Amino acid sequence: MRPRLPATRLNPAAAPRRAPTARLLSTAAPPSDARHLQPQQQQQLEQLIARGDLSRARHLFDEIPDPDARAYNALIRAYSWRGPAHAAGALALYAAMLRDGRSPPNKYTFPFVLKACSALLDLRAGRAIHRHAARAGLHADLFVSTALIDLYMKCARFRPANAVFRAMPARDAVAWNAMVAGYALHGMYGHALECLLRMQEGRACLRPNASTLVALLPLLAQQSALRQGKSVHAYSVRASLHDKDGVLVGTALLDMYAKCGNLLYAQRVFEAMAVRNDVTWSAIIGGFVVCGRMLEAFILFKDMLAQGLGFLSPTSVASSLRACASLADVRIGKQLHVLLAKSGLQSDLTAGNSLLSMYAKAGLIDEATTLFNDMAAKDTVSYSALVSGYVQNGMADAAFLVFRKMQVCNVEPDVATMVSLIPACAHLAALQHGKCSHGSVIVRGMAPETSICNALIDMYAKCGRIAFSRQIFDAMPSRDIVSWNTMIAGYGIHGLGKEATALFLDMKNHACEPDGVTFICLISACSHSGLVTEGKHWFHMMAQKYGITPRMEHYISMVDLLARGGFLDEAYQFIQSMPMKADVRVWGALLAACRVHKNIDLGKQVARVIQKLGPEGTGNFVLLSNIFSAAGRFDEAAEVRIIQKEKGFKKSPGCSWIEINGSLHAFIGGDRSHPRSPEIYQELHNILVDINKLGYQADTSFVLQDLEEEEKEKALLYHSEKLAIAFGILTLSEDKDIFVTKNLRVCGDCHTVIKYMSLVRRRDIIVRDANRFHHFKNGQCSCGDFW
DNA sequence: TGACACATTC
Repeated sequence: MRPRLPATRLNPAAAPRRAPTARLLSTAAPPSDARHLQPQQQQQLEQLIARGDLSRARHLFDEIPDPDARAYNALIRAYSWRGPAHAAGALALYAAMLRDGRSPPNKYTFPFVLKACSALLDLRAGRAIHRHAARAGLHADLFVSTALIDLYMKCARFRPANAVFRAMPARDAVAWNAMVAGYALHGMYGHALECLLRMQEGRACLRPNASTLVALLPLLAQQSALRQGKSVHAYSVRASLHDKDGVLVGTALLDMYAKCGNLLYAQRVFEAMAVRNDVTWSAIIGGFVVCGRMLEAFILFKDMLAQGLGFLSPTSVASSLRACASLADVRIGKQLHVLLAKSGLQSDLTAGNSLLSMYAKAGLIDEATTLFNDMAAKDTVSYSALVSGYVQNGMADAAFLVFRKMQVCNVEPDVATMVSLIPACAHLAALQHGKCSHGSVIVRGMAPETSICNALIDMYAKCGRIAFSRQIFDAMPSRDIVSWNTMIAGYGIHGLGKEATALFLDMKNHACEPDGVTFICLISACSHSGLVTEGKHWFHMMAQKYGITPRMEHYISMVDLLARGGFLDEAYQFIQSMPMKADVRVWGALLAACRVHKNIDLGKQVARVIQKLGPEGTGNFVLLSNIFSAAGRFDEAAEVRIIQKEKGFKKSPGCSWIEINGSLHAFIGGDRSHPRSPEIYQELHNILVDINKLGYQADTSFVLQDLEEEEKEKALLYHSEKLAIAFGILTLSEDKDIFVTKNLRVCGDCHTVIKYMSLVRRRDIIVRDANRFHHFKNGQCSCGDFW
């Protein structure tokens, strides 16, 4: 019950001189049907709303003992204009209005509550309100119908939207615009254009106005339809169409130009605008970021700040943070963090997410985690940013934990989440996790998405199921260049060079032009299959026939191809003939081959070059030290390891893992932490006895340290891949393949022993090392001993 | 009474 009515309303005679107007009105109308507020209360309410002081307006409203429809409408309207954050308030007020029952919603109520439903994408509430409006006989009202169309279109319910549109007795430009904008929102180019033409024809005969263009331009931007965009621009000039001060049309135009890659025009429109607001600034800064011109984006951002903080918005900061992430400039990123904190924008979800993503991409994963934990509200983007951060920083298991947490917290993953998560399965070669992710992708209807399929192709290839990869590739509704490249690379790591080549040749049947990456994948596929002649052929064709200038990555692949194939001198010559200075990675490829082919002399020579260049990363230090060890020069090997330590490069310890019934078991060399270690070591010992009988001898040149021969043999025997395989032999039934993943390249002695293991234990053993797959069967390996 | 431009995760 509401508080008692003031005495003046019920008893006019009691206070005749104090509020004559109010008394007159309240006595003139019976309180049950046509009730009115005291005019000053209504006026005060509207003033507070106009000032944007919603909380005081609400307070005042709650004080009103007997609010009428006008008061309800004013507040509902104010809430519905404040976006999703306040839309729920509008719906709650509408519900109160219905409960109250004394002032039923009228034709001024419905458009605003429907707008609130649109903001929340609340289709259920929207349908209910549609029924209420129909009961009140107002569903064909111009404003109500337009709001209904807007709601149904935003929720992608095209049929009901069309039904409402057709049932309208008369339509104005706003109604037509709702249709155009709805189709534009969902990227339905054809439908939007058809609507646009129909509104100008025949009986309707309405000219597009500024709002039509503002709805249409983002669609053209999304389609990169520069030509149509230009003609819209021309039309707006010819028809001198612009909104009040030209901000909306101007902003939409410059955004369209930027997204179509025409920054010059975007800048011209920006310069010519008489009035700019925060959205305008965001659009121009974002435009430079989208076109990859990060430094200029920063300059614009500074220009904006130079005019005060008035234009600063979460959106412009978000774009700038993306620029920081892409330039890997944490210093500026941290400055932006401070700016956000100072200006009170840090609580904004978009800004917070950008900040989180910037830290994650920069590898500052602890900062990202802290920020994530401190965020008051988290959405799908927040979780996805963290998942992707963990995966990019090699913390695949942590990424799965975040994904689990996401599900516990009822946050729905989207395409971006899954595209980040699936590579984590690939990284761990966790087939069960991968299949699970594949399942959830199907359930959520994301399976036809190109980016999802690309991730799945890569995942199945890296988990050893190249046939699954191909199935997904063949079933894709549409493929992009990444799909082709991923599939070719998948064949490559499986040593299926012929299949890779066949797929490459098939590209032109599907009107798909190879790019630089295609050739990297193709040449390295040839390299893994020992197809040296073919690889050389494609390298030459790349420049001659396809006009692609080789990059450093192509030279790396070529050196790898030649050297791995045993043509070490030719590889050396090839490096000498390069038009650019070979970097460490090129020499590293040659060094790795020197080790495989045991060419100590050339190895030493290459090692000197690498030392001069400064061996970046861990790989070359390890190789260098291995070369010296293999030559018996342990002092020098030790020296390299000391330098490596001094420079702060940690050699990641060799680690192998195997997935049994969906759980991962990881081993490092000499590891005894596994609960079944005694059995594992016993099994390894038994295997050693068996294979010694077949003539196996440990190749101790693969041991790094200067140990006694017998010690070396032990060090070799307990390499992580051998432990993982022995565990697999013990736990998996005989019909199952043993699938082991190693973070580094498999060592030569292990390679020999695993061949023997496949023979004496009659098991198919698949090892995925850092470079490729090895399928061991009947004492043979699919890599043909070149890896 | 009504529409409408910018942005974060891949």
